[in-house]
Amino acid sequence: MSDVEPQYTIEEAAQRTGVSAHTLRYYERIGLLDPVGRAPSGHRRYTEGDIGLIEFLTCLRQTGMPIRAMQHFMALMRAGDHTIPDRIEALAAHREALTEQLALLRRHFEAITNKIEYYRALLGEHPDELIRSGH
Amino acid sequence: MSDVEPQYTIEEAAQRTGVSAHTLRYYERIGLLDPVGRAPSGHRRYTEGDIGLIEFLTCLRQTGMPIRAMQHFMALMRAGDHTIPDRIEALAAHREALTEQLALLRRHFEAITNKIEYYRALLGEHPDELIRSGH
DNA sequence: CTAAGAATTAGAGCGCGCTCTAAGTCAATG
DNA sequence: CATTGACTTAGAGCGCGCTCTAATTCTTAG
Repeated sequence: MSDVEPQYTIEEAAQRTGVSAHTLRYYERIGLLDPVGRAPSGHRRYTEGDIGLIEFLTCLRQTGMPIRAMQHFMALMRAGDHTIPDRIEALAAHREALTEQLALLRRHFEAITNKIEYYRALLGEHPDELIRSGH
Repeated sequence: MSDVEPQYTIEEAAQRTGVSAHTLRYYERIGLLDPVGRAPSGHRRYTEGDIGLIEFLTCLRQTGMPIRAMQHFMALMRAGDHTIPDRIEALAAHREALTEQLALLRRHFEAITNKIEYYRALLGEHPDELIRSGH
C-alpha cells in the first residue's frame, strides 16, 4: 500500500490542536514532545499520531497537571512498556486530584448561584422567570 | 446588648479562610479588600463579615476569576445598591464560564479514564478488579 | 524589665507557562 | 528571478498571582 500518510505543518498542527505554533516548539524544546519529523527543508511535519499525543497532553494541561509532571509522564512513555504500571499510577493519581477539583468547583458553583439568587431576591424578581430586559 | 463581636488577628483570619496572611495584606493593598479594622496598636482585626467576604472572594478566585474582574466586582459593591443588576450580570457571566469549564473537565476526565483502562487492558487486568499490589 | 514572637510597611523577587523577538532560511507565485 | 510569507533558532520578555524580605513596632510570658 502506498504510504501517503497525511502530514501537517506546524501551523496546521496548531489549528488542529488549539495549541499555538510557538507553544508547540516550546514543548519540543523542553523535551515534552519528542523531536517531530522534518521535511527536507527542515520544516516540522506532524503526523496524526503526533496530533493525538498533543491532544492527550492538552487534556492533562487543561486539567491542571504541571508541565513537570507531564515531562515525567513522557519520560515513562519513552522508557518502554515496563513503565505501564507507573503510568497507570500517575494517571490515576491525577484523576483523583481532578475528582476533588470537580467537587470543589461544584460547591463553588452552588455558592455563586446562591449569591445570584440572593441579589435577584433583593430586586424582587423571581429567579426562574427573570427575563433579561435591555438595560 | 454588649457588642463583643468576635474579631480575629490576621493569622486567625488566614487560618479560617485558607488564605495566607501575606495574601490578605496583598488583597487589601490592591484594593480588593477594603481597609479592615485596626486594634489600637495598629494591628488588623477581622470581623465575621470580613471572613465571609474573603470566603466569597476565594470562591471566585478558585473558579478562575481573574483578580482584575474581582476588583471590578468589589468596585460595584462599594458603589451602592443601584449596581445590583450589574453584579448579577457579572456573576451570571462567570457562572456561565464555569459551566463550560466543568463540561470540559468532565470530558477530559473521561479521556483520562479511558487511557487508564487502555493501559490496564495492556496488562491483561480487568479494570474493576484491579488490586494495588505492593509494587 | 527583658526577650520572644507576631504584627506592620513598601517594595523586591519568584515560579509558571507561555509568548514574542530578531535574524535568518526556505517555498510558492507571478 | 524577485517577492511574499511561512518556517527556523536561541533566547529574552511578560502577565499573573502571589510570596518573601528587611527594617521596625507591638504584645505577652516569665
